[in-house]
Amino acid sequence: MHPELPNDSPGTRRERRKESRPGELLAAALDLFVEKGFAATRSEEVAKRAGVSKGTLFLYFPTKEDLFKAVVRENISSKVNEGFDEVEKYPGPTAQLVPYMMQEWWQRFGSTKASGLTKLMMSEATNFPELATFYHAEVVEPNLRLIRCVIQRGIDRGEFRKVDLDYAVYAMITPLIYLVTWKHSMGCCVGSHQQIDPERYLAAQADMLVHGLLKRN
Amino acid sequence: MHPELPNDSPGTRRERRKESRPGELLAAALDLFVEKGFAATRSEEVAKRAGVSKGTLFLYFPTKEDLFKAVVRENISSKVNEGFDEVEKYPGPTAQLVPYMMQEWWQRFGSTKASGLTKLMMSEATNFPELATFYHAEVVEPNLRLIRCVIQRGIDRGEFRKVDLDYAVYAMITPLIYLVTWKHSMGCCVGSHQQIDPERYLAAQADMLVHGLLKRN
DNA sequence: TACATTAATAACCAATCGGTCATTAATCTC
DNA sequence: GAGATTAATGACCGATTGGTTATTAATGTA
Repeated sequence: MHPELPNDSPGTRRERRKESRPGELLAAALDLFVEKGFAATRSEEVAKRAGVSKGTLFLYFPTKEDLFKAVVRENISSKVNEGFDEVEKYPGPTAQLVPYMMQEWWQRFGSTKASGLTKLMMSEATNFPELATFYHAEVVEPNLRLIRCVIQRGIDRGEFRKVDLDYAVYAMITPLIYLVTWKHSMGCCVGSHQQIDPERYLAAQADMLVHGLLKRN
Repeated sequence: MHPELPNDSPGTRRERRKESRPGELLAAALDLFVEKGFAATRSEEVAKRAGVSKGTLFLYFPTKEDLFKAVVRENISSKVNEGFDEVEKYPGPTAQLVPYMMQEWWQRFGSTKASGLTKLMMSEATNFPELATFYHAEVVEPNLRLIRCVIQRGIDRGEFRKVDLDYAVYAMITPLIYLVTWKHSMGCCVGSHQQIDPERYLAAQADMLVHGLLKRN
């Protein structure tokens, strides 16, 4: 592949690229974590996919758990703030904001590789409680606050009934979680005729949800 | 190290109980699979919990996958038929049958240990495609048929609108799956103030669902 | 060119785990 | 009670894996 080898077997060449390594390792780790889960991902394979040796991986991330946390920060933590901005500047009625956010969430997160991390965390939380705690603080909690904001907005503006906030939040989150969970588990191994169309599914769920929230006219 | 000491420490006694072993092993396996998942459960620990040696476990179940399949058959497969019977003999309106079935499902399955198998399968389907295929045929598919029956009943009796059957089925299943998934993952590691009350949650979801299905009057 | 610095490597370690098999002992038959 | 049958055992095997470290080589400096 790369030059310089006058004759030699595969790449005896050593590259020193301190700055780009972390990014490449994180990308490789995201791929494999999403594909196989946390426990089943072998650190050596992460290294290989990033084009380095296992030793190099542990040079940049002291443990596998640290690597995972970095992957989550890189791919999820950043995105929550986008959501808050969006809500703040949205002009229309909350009955439209709700489906809008659900669709937007799908396009920006649910449909991407990164959503595999959500399913991963649901899967392995009990076996890695330290990771679960981290993920809850870093991801779950902020997102719950965001959704709560949206519902609260509807109530404050007199559009929604004074429903139980907690259950409204769960009602909005449920189809989102279901979608990524299914997509990254059984969804992989069923025929195309059983596939869910995410946009249609979310539209239907959002519609039902809003109906349940709006004041009866 | 051992033998021969007539006075010996705990039970050097060997019990020969061919008939009761399988049941005890299945019970131990259910516990551990639910607690740790499929890959993370060590067969030796299953054996120990059942009070036998690892060798004995493999005497009754040739592989770990066979053990898992047996656990699923024992704890889930049987229950689907109950559902069909129930639907068949239910006299009332489908708008009541839907919430009834969801609550009933929770009490008979969701709230029991066995529901951990559902979450396990969502978690490990991609790493054990053979198990996923088995589970889909043995559990998912029959249950989808059951739900479909219920919705169809509502339509046939003129209570429900002629909605898209597939999406109605998903709408009914979504909160059930969400509940067990949450219960066996992040739900384990959050404070009691963040806990969901399953019955209330399901009642709210069922109410919303039925509203979406009923003919507008 | 000589030397220091440090990024990168690969051999290595200790622990784990699914599954096997020769051995042992409980029970049955005669 | 002797021998046959077979349930049960636990030492063992081979493969795997997270993490370590002594060694190597790329680069900067003078």
